[in-house]
Amino acid sequence: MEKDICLTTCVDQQRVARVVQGLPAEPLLLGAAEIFKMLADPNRLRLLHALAQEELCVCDLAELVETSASAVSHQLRLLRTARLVACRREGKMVYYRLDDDHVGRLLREGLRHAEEG
Amino acid sequence: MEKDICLTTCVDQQRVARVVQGLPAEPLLLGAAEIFKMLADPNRLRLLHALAQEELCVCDLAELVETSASAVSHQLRLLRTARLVACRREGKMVYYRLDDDHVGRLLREGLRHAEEG
DNA sequence: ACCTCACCTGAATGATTGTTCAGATGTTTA
DNA sequence: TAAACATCTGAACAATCATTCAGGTGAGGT
Repeated sequence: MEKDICLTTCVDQQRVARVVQGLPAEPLLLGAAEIFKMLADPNRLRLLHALAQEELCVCDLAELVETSASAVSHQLRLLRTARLVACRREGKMVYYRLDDDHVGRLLREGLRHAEEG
Repeated sequence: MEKDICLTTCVDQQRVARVVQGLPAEPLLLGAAEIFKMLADPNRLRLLHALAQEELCVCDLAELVETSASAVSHQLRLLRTARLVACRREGKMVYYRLDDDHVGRLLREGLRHAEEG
């Protein structure tokens, strides 16, 4: 790595140190990246946006994004383990909903930014 | 696809139709997914968080995330084409900053959600 | 003009990710 | 209990992404 060259010339150590101090803790960064990763797919955004409006079952969601129930199930598992959605079984069917409305807020914020860009 | 089976049994067409209506337009969804994709990497989060505090050059940023200037340059290009950061040349060096503070807001919102989850 | 340095780019490799398919689980109804 | 159905899971394949390396650009100093 050419770090040695760079270190002595253009890197402003003070500036870097200052900024490093301000960085969020490692687990926080990883957690946030994980959440954003879940939001980084149009189909998952559709699912989440739909669930922000009302509770839906896997079958409805599959219809919504025009794919197989299996594929949706995989996506939902990801969203579930990331704590973005929660589910509730009613007979044969499983109904999903947003876990809380932080998610909805993030979603809206992202869409708003997309509108303006 | 087993849509035909499913359609006649468990899919609530009305519910799906209602939710489909509420979905954001296609380009908006794609745009938002694109933005979230940029935020879905710990190193890029570090870069953005740092740039939210102050303007930094490529070399500083490489030092910050402990990687090569080339790798950072690639990342910065992604962030630049996604309009999340902007840059300014001063002599040999190029200084980067956040393009606007929507980005900062998204970042904070994501981190806050990570804290609570 | 030349050399050095900060930064950028394109192509290739290696790692992650998404989807599909086949089969498993658990629930209802007959 | 057996059959039908909604959903879940694991493994394999395809696509997508990040990093590296080698070379290229443009600014400054000598």
